[in-house]
Amino acid sequence: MILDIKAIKHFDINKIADSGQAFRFKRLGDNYYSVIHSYRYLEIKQVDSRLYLSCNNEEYYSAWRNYFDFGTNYDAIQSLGNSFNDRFLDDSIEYGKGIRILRQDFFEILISFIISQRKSIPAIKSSIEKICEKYGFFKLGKSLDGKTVSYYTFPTPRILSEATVEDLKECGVGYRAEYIIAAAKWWIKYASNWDISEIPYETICPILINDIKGVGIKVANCVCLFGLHQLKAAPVDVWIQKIITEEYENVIPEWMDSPYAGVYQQYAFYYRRSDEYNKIPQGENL
DNA sequence: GTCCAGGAAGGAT
DNA sequence: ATCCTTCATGGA
Repeated sequence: MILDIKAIKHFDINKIADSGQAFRFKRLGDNYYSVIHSYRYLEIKQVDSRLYLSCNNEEYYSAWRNYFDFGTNYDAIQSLGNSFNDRFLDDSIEYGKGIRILRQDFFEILISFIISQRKSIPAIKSSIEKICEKYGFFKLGKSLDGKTVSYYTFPTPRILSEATVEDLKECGVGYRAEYIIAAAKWWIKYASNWDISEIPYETICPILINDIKGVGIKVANCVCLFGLHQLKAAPVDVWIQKIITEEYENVIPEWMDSPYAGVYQQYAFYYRRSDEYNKIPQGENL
């Protein structure tokens, strides 16, 4: 199907795929990606304000519309951000415009960010892909031009909970293997009985940190932001820490403790890592 | 080869 | 409570 998102404005598939919040986007061409969410496969190509999607209408309205968070008004979130009169935040918002906080699967995010510690984004993607190939379900989907493509779903908690440390280590997760298995068991024992999306941030964040080995304050906030869409959750990683020290003289800025702190952090994270921010002075790098 | 990555655990102070 | 060391692996 073809979707006109002129009214939404805030959507840039390149920025979303490169924003470090989702690890199963695969670049297929210019403004053209595939992504796997739950048991579904989607190809998406953006040409200005038009989206070419490999799914049909029914699948869009039942799954992908929610996944891309099209129900949230990012105009309002950005305007509120601009009201802080903060130069760095304003620059981040402008540069990161088009990023959205995807509504991803809680369990997949939990495991993905347990893997993420002390790993580069390409290495995280590679480990997750190996886990999906080893433990996920093999499925067939459709490409944009109607061809059949194969993919693997992210494994269920049950299957991961029954994996062995030895087998899991073949996916390049190292010492995190036992964390992953324990987290899967935790999910089955506790989280599957809760309506986890109804639990407030202040309650769920400490539970994640205290109950799951391998989850500290940063990963817990990533899980809240990306896995539960708690937009106030503010993950402080090495890049955000650099921003705090370099831009704010080690004083936490006001916007990092606001209802949409997670969205602003995502803009700031994307901006701080960008070539635009890390400009190499012309003529001095030869 | 060598450096470091969207950190956290475990122990010492 | 706050510091210090160690952790397994791959991508650049």
